[in-house]
Amino acid sequence: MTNSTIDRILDAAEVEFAAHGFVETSLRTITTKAKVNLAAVNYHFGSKKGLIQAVTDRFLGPLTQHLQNQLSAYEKQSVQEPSKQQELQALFKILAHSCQHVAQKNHHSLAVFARLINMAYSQSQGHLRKHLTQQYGASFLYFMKLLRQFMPAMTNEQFFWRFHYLLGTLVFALSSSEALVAICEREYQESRRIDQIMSDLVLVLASAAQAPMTGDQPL
Amino acid sequence: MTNSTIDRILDAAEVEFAAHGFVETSLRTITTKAKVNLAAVNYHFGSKKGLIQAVTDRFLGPLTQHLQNQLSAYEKQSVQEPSKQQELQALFKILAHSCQHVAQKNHHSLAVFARLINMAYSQSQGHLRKHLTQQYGASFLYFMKLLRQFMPAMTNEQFFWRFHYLLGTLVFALSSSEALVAICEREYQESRRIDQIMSDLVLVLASAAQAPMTGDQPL
DNA sequence: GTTAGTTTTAAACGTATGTTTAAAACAATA
DNA sequence: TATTGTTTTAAACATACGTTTAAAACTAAC
Repeated sequence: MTNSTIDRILDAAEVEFAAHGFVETSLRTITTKAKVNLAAVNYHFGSKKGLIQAVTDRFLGPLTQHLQNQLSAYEKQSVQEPSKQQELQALFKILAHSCQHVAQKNHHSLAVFARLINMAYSQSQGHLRKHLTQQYGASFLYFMKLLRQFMPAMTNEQFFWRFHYLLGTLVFALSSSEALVAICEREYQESRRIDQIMSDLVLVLASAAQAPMTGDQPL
Repeated sequence: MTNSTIDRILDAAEVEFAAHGFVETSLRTITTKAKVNLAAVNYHFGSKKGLIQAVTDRFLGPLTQHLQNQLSAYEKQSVQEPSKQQELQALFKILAHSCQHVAQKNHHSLAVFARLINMAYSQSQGHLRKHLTQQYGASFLYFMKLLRQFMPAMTNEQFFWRFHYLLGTLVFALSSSEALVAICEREYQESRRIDQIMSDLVLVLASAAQAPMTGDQPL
């Protein structure tokens, strides 16, 4: 049966979570928009936490799988002397592609995903981050490993920080993309599509990754 | 009288907001940690929203003032043919310095500030963003104006997006700095101070700002 | 010392939330 | 059709929250 109770809940939750965040969204608004009884969430997902997890799993599962496939295909392919800039761009392009590919059917899921990562990190005592790294850490470690190759001059610690700066750029851009698109349209009477944002981001990330290193001396 | 009720509330709120976010932090935990009666928040700040605003104003006021001073001093100083990289680094260094200067006495306020910006943007229906831009927008527009000079090849729209990518890098790094520092210490047995993070960020931002532009063709 | 204004306190209020319950409706099977 | 298991429903539950209230404690001026 298409559009079952479970799917309707997931769809509605995705939209509301993306628009108002997890804590600010009540189960009652979700179940109302999904035209489903309030108790359905607890019946099918156990709890609100379970629903949040289900929403993100529905997105992260396919994403990591697609990412892993693309990365291994990239690794297998033979390239003759490409520039570091090209390599980095290719890697980030794969990441962006994977995000877009999975978000194709449901546009909100990308924002939800980004918001989740955002929350997982900016909340210092987050079990969320643990769950994410436990469940999907392998794919991102794979990505980090490939990325690491093109940033060999750094120590592990330096790379760790640099990587998270890049992650932050991506996450913030995606999780606030809705707001930014709205502002931009109002300000410049020009709309920008998500794939334009993505292709722009790829260049920014590649350049940021190649930024010089400080001698770690204080400012 | 030092450490008055108001100050104790602000201090406690700052710590709790930084650690657990605004919605997740209750007035009861704040007033308990501040060793103050529950009703004190509503008496002195009117409401929880008023408290949040007070916490951020205490930080943003001095920050924007310091930023504005430094920027106008920078603008007045004569420089002979500096590189674009140097100019950009100088600008971002001023921004980082201003943040640090204000956060010197209270280390949590920087995280609170970053988290606030983060929330203001990633929450698409945020009155928060409106309040921030109304109150402190001038200083940041000043910063944007100076930054714009060194990114002349872009259209206004392109600059808008590029600017917000950079903002995202900074905001994410700061708002998740506590979590990242903790992870890094556990992982690499090496601690990193906030000024190291800042000086590293300056280089990343300067490089990201100079990233090439796409022809706006889709991915 | 009395008074007027301010601050603090303990208690209660109203509301919104996530969750549970138990009966009802439904679906599938024999 | 009778029976079993699953899903849906309406109602209630328990709790946590921001806020309000009214009395008490405190402070300062006269």
